[in-house]
Amino acid sequence: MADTIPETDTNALIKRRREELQELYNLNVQPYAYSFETDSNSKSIKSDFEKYEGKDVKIAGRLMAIRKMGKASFAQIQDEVGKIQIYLRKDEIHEQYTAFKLMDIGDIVGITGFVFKTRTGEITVHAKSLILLSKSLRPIPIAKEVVDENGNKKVFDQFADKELRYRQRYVDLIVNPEVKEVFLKRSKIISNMRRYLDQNNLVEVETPILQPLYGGAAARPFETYHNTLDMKLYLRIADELYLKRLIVGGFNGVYEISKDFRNEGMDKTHNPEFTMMEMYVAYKDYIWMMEFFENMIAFITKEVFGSTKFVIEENEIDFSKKWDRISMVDELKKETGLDVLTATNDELKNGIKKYNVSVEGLEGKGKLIDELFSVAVEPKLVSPTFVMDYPLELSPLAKKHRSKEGLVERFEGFVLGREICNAFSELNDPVDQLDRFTQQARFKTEGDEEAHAVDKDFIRALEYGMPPTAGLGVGIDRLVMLFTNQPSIRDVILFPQMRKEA
RNA sequence: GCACCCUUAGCUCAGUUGGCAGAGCAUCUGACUCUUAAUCAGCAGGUCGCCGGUUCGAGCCCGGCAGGGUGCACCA
Repeated sequence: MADTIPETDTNALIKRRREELQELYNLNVQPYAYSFETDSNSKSIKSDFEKYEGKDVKIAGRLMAIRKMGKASFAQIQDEVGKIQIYLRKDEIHEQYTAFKLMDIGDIVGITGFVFKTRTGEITVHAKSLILLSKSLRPIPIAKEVVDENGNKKVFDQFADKELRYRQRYVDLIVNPEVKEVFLKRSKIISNMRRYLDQNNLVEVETPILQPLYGGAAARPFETYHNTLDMKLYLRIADELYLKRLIVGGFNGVYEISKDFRNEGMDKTHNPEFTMMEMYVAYKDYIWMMEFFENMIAFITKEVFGSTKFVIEENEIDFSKKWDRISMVDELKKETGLDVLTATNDELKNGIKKYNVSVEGLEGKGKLIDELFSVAVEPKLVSPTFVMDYPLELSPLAKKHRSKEGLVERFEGFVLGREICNAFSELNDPVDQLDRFTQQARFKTEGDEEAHAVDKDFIRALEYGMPPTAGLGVGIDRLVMLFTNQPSIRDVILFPQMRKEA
């Protein structure tokens, strides 16, 4: 135990708390307890007050407000599920009251006491004992709130500095309860997705994050190095090529939920590491996958939110309905008058320019079509919509369309103009796949840094024979943003990437 | 990567034409045994992000740097 406490910080508030810590030691109070058994929490006491009234409870939490009135005090503690008021009297808890006077907002305490209602009607725990479980040496930002007669909460001086909130998420979580709500929702979305996939007999697997060759998407990778193997390794940009190897190996359905890494720009929809769900199912095609995805989203929304209906940015969205299905090429013709399959690159560029968007740096017909689509059509896809059948050169891992020349069997799901999934009938023809890789390799030598490399082992796997397969990828962070109505990916990632602190 | 905006007490924010650095909450001292943005009385709290320049004098004007935010570009 510390006899004297070394000073490490000059902040007056912290200095004061260190002095209090010393005073607590002097009073023989152990300021960092080993355990404390609770038997209830703030939420259940409030929701089942009739059951709890007059009964003893053991609760623990962080002191969030202290109102001292001489020889009696009210305080508020926050546990994992909410806040509750406690009432303390010096003539009942004696020397513990002396110790209490050395406690601060932010300290973690354990209380034993009985439940009652104050004169003004607030459910409160009348403490018979209050012990310190952890002394807080650093002051938390104090936000005060008042609830008006309509039950609306008004918060004063809310901890608002975005930088501090992201860097010190632990503080953000303590003082901004709605932040914790978002991450609880995120957790439920993922666990229910997993449950749905498991129920449909898909096997959860884990594939390498460290890869000698990256692939499965168009993106620039992070590079790292293995000392013993003396080789460069890449952090994966997608799970796709390994998961399809497992379909070759005889799994009928596999999925993986984990991080991918892309060494690219950051903004409100991009974090360098992000969570993907990818799944592959043998003997199915993209038509089957559309229905599977619809059902999965309906299941998740119902389980997590209790409803398939959402109001997001004033738009009503119902995930119980079948999604609209539109053809990319038909929709572009309807919207721009261009038949993109026969149009020249200049015609496509002119089409894009009509939307006041620069065509600088756009090379290749596929990228031009993609850009035209994203400016002309995507913003209009408010209600859930599958966009079907993409140009072949954009999709080197998707199977050629069974009837439409120049297209592949691929769909992307859009809600509120945002892409939330990407799927195709997987290319299982090794000869065609090698051709596509070879074409990508040519793009790469022509300067497209994001083009695929030739993955010879993947070709070898396909040569052994892969059944017809449907594949799907879902960006989990963006899905959570949509369902929780958060404007930035940083608000759905607990510890978003930041520059090093100054 | 480019453009614009922001950075003042632990937190939330004012700060006039360039002239002694301000408030509320939190902290501290005192009073108070049903308070709840507790109240009342008092005290204290600052490298104005950092470095340089202009000026008799800079939180304020100029330049650079750092961190953050927003938009664009790139992407999922």
